Amino acid sequence: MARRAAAPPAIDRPDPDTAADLGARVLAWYDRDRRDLPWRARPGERPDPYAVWLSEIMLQQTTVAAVKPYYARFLDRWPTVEALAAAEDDAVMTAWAGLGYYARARNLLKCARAVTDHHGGRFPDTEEGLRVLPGVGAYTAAAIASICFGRHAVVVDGNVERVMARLFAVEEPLPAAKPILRAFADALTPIERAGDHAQAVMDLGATLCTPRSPACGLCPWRDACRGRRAGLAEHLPMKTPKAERPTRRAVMFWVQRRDGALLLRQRPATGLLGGMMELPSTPWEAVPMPDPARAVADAAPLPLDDWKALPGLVAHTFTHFHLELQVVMARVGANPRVRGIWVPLERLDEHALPTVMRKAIHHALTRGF
DNA sequence: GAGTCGTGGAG
DNA sequence: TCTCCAAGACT
Repeated sequence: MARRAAAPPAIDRPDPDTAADLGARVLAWYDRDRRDLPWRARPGERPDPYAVWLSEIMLQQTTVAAVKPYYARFLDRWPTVEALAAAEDDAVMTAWAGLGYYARARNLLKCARAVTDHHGGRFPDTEEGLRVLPGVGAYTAAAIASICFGRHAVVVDGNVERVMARLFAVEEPLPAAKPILRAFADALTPIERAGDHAQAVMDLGATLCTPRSPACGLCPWRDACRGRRAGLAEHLPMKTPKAERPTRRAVMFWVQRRDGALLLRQRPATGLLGGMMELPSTPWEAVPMPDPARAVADAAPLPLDDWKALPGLVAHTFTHFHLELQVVMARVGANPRVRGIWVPLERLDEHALPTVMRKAIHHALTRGF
């Protein structure tokens, strides 16, 4: 059975001359104003696929400013994909701690090992070959293929979607507008220098065509921009409203051994904060606990009845819910039998503690003594 | 298609 | 304080 590409959406496609002119203008702007980023090769130099891949994974839904220090530490510690493939899981999770979206770190290791074990340590040089690697989706595959290997690939990220929505005044809200925005991006992508073109449009979105208060006066596309002409630019792209975030609550257990060590556990490998370390807690529930004392007794790592509640709560917001934690503490004997690991307070940095756990620890250290 | 999955900064 | 959002992937 012949496989057919999905029919391109009916759009008011720019004619070839217009598309070529727009492409030339944004490339000229990029050649003049390109940002100097650690993972970006200098003009004329071949980018290192490992460095570009690492940066692209870190940059998923994450700001450049947040990525920079992590990127530098990773590249310094694991300079090649083979070095990363040989790393311990815990070492990578610890190094990633604080950056968020921890499935990326798990997939990062899987991908490094796949490239090392099955591709001789070289990244595939096609979009299709890259696409099947763990953690590499449509955007990342297109970005690496075009930037590192000069392939003609259509790179669509949030910046590109915003810029296309404005340039062509697409009023259809996201995510329904995605096929239309992709079609416009496709129409503008040149055969040559597709990677530079993609980085140019993304830079444009990151520096001028920003979500709020776009700097239209400085934009190389200001004259052609239909959204600007219609006075709509700042309001595009439209988005379908998202559900509001519920608040989940839990009681978290600070258990300190006689020698001062703190009880930590590793979370399940998948799901929220998968594979990261945590303080034990009751389940995080959005509905009030019907019987708090019972819930605490059921979830407590040790059968104690003299938990001391700390004043105040720890608040943290995840992508789709708020979390409020009541911390209770207890001191136990020299060698209690408990599932988990005992970590001296001065060695907490050696463990993969996500930010919410660091907040809870900080709360206990400042309010608990 | 719609949920899940973190965090910190900006306004 | 609160909402939005950032070079998305996966189920």
